[in-house]
Amino acid sequence: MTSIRSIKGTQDILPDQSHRWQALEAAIRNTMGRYGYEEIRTPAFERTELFARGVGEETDIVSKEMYSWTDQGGEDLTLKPELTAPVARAYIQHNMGGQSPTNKLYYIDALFRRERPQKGRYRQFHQFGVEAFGSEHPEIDAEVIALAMAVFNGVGLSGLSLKLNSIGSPQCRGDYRDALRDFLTPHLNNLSETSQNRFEKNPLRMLDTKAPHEIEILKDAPNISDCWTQDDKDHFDEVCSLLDAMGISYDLAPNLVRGLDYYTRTTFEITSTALGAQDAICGGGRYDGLVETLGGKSTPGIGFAAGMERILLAMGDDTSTGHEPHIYIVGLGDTVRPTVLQLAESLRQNGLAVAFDVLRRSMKAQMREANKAGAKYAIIMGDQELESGQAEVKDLSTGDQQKVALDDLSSHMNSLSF
RNA sequence: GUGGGUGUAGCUCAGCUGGUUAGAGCACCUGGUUGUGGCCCAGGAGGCCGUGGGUUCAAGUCCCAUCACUCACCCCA
Repeated sequence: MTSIRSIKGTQDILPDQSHRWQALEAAIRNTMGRYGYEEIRTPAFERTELFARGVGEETDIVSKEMYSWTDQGGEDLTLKPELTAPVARAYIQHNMGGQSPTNKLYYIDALFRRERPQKGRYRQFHQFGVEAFGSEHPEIDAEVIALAMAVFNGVGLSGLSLKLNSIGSPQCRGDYRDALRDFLTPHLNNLSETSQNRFEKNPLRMLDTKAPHEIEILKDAPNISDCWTQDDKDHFDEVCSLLDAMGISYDLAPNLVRGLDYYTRTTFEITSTALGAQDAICGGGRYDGLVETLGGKSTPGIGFAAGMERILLAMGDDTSTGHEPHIYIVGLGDTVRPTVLQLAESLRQNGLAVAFDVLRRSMKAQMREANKAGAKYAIIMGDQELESGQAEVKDLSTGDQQKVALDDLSSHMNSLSF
């Protein structure tokens, strides 16, 4: 009988790692609270159509990476591969815009994409992110970017770089698409098959190419900023100056076009030098057309998503072991067992972390365990202690040991410092 | 979907040009202390050498296939 393994690209988060996740999640929630963002949770799966419409049929996500199936009732469903579309769907469905002119939402969630796994890329992975609806003004762009940086700085990430661009309004994108096509038409025969494909369907994404000879060709390509409307330019300039005012440094990245269809104007990406080929820990931008595309009232919005696995990778290993018991109760013999349990329970109810042996092992083994677990104190309970009414309390860091009356034990332990 | 790398103990890895009982360190367990941890010492447990086939007197070692893991491409968090 062969044992069953986890699915490729998924991973178990064992206790030696889960405390790191908890710390990251706590830092995220803390920062979100200070910036005034509230959590939203959406279902693990949605109608496939939501992503087809919201993300775009021609995107890699929709065209080849979704886990989709038809359920027993004949509905086409998909495990969510990204969260902006589901959050926008919930925003529309619950008329959140009607109850408040702006909504600042965040999430921490698991996503699913069927790609070949590699360092920093998994088939089930986790993102935190925000979606801010209702304002088209640059100050929300700047706040969202500042928020992302605040989380990363808060968990001690360094070696980050923020890349910033604007892909303009839809009108600008149309103009630029034409300009880019005109420029590239003479070079068409020198382009790769995928680039030729994109030439037809989504010319902006050709800027993403990593093929050296294509990068060479694109060096002289028109810049999207050439097609900005005056409003686009004003908007982008103000985002930049607000970031300047907050002391957040960034690099202009004229070729940064996000892959998903819904983006407009501001786009940004944060990369870390601590990662491998998949070095983006955060990507986001403005999506002023998305809500309307999904059937809601025209509503501006901006958000980002950040990869938690990548953040944890970039943070590197820390050596803290998580939760260590304050006290380890060493029980000797059968008769003290009720006393050990009763004592542990009462100390725990007083807020202390208490552990005891459940394998009926020798005293030596129990002491070793107390040490290994990182307990600050050991309480030794045997027949002698039961009879005399005094337990031995040992400070495991100094080795000092003293007798404490059982009646006073609880208050005594509470008075110690941990 | 495509390419590279790697599969030997729970973990990190040795195992030379095929040669007889497959090793180390760490971790784990027991003892050295009739009821006292860390350090030290002694001992122990733990391997169909990823799987299947082939070559050979002989395969962890060579060949083929297959699977898994991993890194990278495409693309993204």
